[in-house]
Amino acid sequence: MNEVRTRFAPSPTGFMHIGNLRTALYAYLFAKKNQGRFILRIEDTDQERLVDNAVNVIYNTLKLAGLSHDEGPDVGGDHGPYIQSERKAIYGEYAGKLIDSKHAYHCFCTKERLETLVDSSGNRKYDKHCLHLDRKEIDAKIAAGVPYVIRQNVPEEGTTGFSDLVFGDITIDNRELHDNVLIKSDGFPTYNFANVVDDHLMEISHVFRGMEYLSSTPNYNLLYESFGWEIPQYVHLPHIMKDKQHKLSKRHGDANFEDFMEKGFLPAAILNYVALLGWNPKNDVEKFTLQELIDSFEISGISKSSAIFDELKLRWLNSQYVKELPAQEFHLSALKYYSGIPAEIDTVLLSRLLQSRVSIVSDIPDMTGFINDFENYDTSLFDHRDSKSTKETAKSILPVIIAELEKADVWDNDVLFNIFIRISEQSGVKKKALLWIIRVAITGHLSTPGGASEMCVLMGKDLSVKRLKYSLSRL
RNA sequence: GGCCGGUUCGUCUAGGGGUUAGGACGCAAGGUUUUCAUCCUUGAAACAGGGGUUCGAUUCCCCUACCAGCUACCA
Repeated sequence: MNEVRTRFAPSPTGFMHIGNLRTALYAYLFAKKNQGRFILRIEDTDQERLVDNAVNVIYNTLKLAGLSHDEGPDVGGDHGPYIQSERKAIYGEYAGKLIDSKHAYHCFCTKERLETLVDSSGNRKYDKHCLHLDRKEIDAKIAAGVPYVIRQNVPEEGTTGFSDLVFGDITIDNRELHDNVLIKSDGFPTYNFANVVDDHLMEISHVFRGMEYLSSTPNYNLLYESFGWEIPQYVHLPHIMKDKQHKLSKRHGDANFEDFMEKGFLPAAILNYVALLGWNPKNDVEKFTLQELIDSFEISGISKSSAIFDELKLRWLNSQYVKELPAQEFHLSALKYYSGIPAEIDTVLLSRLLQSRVSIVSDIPDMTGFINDFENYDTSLFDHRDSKSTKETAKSILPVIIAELEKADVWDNDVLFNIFIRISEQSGVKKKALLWIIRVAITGHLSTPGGASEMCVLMGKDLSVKRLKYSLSRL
């Protein structure tokens, strides 16, 4: 069996779409699983859609995701160049071969003529009008500078079948096939041509791509046959959807990798989640490192139906990764959300409290709001049924708490907690109610990244006492 | 419109001629916990519809519906 070679072939048209990332991931996993090579090829044949810097976005994303390619424009390889715009002459040469063997032909039809070919239902199929031009006419038109394209000459009868590793065998009537443009009038190849030539020349064994190419695959097979080339294995992938009707689209700004990174999701979590959209490992495991994904990846686990992207589940998965982060690493990534926090707050302690409580780091501002936003809280927070706390209890017990805390000379969690327990026992105020009151009186928030004593330690003695007094004054 | 593909809890999915149709997220309830979160337990929640084939169909076949894709000098 030949070496497994897969490729990721994005167009540099902007950000890295999540669907594209998954395609890259599957191609990478399959290559690595089979000791093969993963190749990056840039498909920039549409000169009108090029976006500055988009190639760098692709490099960066692959790097962040940990999908390192063995060959590509930046790392080289034996099958270059890996940027299609640098391969223009190659496509011209191969198109020439197809013309010689009558599998392709020059077409000089104008846009206006093409318009006349539209049928009643709005479809247009080229009528092979230029197929029968003779050599002299063609040469004359070319010499005269008449713009032309090169079209594939598909058979008018029979059927063309292909086999897909996900979707199985599919056969299409050749009458459904169009004489696709292979070389555009600007001399650049279309995707339809370039992908066939490049996949062959780069010795790609397995072609991973979105299922939108399913319908044009017969055309590609015909091309391979015209050249006498071996046809690669196809692995068409179902789409990732935003909802039942809509594919994940770049327009919403929430569908690309960079945005998720920006929101604070971990690349490993994004990759892990995306791997599970449309593929399953045939067991109940949901958390995978990249290496574990490589080890368990099987094409037979890829599903045929599209999947809706669920950010909530991604959040859950991300929280699993956050919990496992080394404390320093979490602290480092949390740091950028601490800008408004006063210097006297121990942010290392804060990070420790937050780590087990956030799903993504960008949750931090919400969870630390109590640090700067305290005074205007609603005092009805003291009324809490589950902990049996009431405003009245708060009013009567707060002075005791304040007095005890002012006396405290050691300010750590255990000491404070024991003081609270003692107050509870002596006053008859239930532990749960007491702790609720203290926590609310110090933070003014319903939800905080820790319990009463932890919040006291975090805020420090002076601030804690000051806040308790302030809270008492409002009751 | 034509062609191609798809359809299991709200979502991601397992399964497959006879199952209490399994798991995960989310949701609900209870428990542990120093609030919240974590963690644990429990619960509600699905085979698109109709015809066949069969002793038996969610599973196989056909039709319909619905969804998506293609039908470009975009990829």
